[in-house]
Amino acid sequence: MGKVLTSRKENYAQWYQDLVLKAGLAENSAVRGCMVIKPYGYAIWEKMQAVLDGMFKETGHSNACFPLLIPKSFFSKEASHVEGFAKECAVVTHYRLKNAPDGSGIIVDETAKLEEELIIRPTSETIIWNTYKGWIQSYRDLPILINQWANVMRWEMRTRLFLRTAEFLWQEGHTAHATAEEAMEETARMLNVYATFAEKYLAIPVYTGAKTASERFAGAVETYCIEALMQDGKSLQAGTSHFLGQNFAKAFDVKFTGKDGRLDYVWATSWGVSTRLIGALVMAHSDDDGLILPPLMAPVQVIIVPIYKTDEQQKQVYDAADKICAELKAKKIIAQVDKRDTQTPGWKFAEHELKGVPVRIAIGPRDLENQTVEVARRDTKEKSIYQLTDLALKIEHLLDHIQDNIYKKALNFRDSKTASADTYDEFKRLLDDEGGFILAHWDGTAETEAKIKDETKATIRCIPDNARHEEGKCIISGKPSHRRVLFARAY
RNA sequence: CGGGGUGUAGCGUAGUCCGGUUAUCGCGACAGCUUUGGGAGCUGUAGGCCGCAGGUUCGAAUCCUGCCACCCCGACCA
Repeated sequence: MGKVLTSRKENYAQWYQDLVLKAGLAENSAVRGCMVIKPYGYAIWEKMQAVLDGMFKETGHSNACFPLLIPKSFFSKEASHVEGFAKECAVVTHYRLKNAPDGSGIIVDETAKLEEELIIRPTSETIIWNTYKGWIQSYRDLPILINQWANVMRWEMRTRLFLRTAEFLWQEGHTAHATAEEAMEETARMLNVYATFAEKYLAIPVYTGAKTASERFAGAVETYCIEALMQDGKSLQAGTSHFLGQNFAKAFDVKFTGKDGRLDYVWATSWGVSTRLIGALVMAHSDDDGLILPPLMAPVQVIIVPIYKTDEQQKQVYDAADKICAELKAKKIIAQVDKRDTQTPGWKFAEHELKGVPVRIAIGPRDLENQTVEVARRDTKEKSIYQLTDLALKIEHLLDHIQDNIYKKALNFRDSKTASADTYDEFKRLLDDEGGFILAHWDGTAETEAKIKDETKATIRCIPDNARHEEGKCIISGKPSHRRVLFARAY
């Protein structure tokens, strides 16, 4: 079998790069830092969107769409927000092109300069809160629970397909509430939606928790996150949910009259996940032969490969394959018969493995005689012979089992790569020898956090939600600490 | 944005140091025949602004300058 991927062991970053390209998920475009998401990659994104959108609706949210362009003045109203994003904003300054007088091509028409420059949204808090101002007068107008599916742009210096691109697709929820408690509940609720989505659908176990001040979203009072472990032992922030307090309400002067007749600023949240989740999905599960997709995220769940020699056999095998396909579809299983007569079965096997199709059914003349099919699962590479009786039902169960198995494998890996360190030496040893997550005591200061980051490249991924109260001493300063925080090297 | 690396056919590459007819090889593509239960075999064919733009030279993939893109390491970040 021809090897098309660099092995993970040889070069993990190269393996990831190869896989994204070879599996047809995405490729680089003519524009620096911007990728083309190809049909197969976009199909995965659509599956993510469909599930998440359902969960957002289920929790009372509606979709809307706000402008791509944001007046520069809006952006600067929230001080820490502008500070956080200013360095990576693309700016629109003109609105017309013209032919160069010397015929050298097309140039910007300097006479068409915008009075106020516009920035391409890196996130939409400002334009949305400017809008909400007009929508909110009374507590009766609250809460506002809105999500938008959009593209955003952050002018990143260093990009990687899906993990960090200058333009990316995401959803951003923006909610407005009458009380801090309600907004905090919303923040927690949506973090929980993300955690559930990651574990149930992406089959990726996540740690949830609060970010430290230095890792907080620009403009947030508190940022919560889900952190997932990749196979190389590095952590990936897979989703964030922010309690914005009254920061944006104050910046955009959004007040409401309460039941008691008092005027107060509105409380806010925002939360988002992006196409980065596709990168997480790839790096969490896949192997040296290609993608391993959990069935719930697979654009094709079952691929049926017919095998035949003669025309007569082809007809019989196709008939049988079509029948199986129809039975699977009747159970809402996404199945396809690969009828390309330009490729050999072996070629198709390798191709579908590369693309991570969870289950392959091979059917040939031998199977027709025996009333069987060969069933191969992508996650374990196991092959077995199944009787045709109740095949669709058995495949349905198999898909459930695969989904479960992929999650358990990732969970075992994550747990085996989560360790505790009580001294800085042990911390550094674990980080270099094992990678993964390290739970350690921290004195709560930004200085200690920065020192550890400078010396080891590890950052505090979060202060875990479920952290037990535990007396200890900071591994750096020796000062008292009441609970362990989660460290890792991260993407 | 700093340091390092790479750019030759759809993909992977030889050639670059030391300039010299027609740019190497493999995969892939296309055609035909034989094949089809793990990326099939044989024969033949097509496919190149050697990243882009200048320059040096009788002559540039090769030397020089500038630019662009990608990869790795840093700083920054979902």
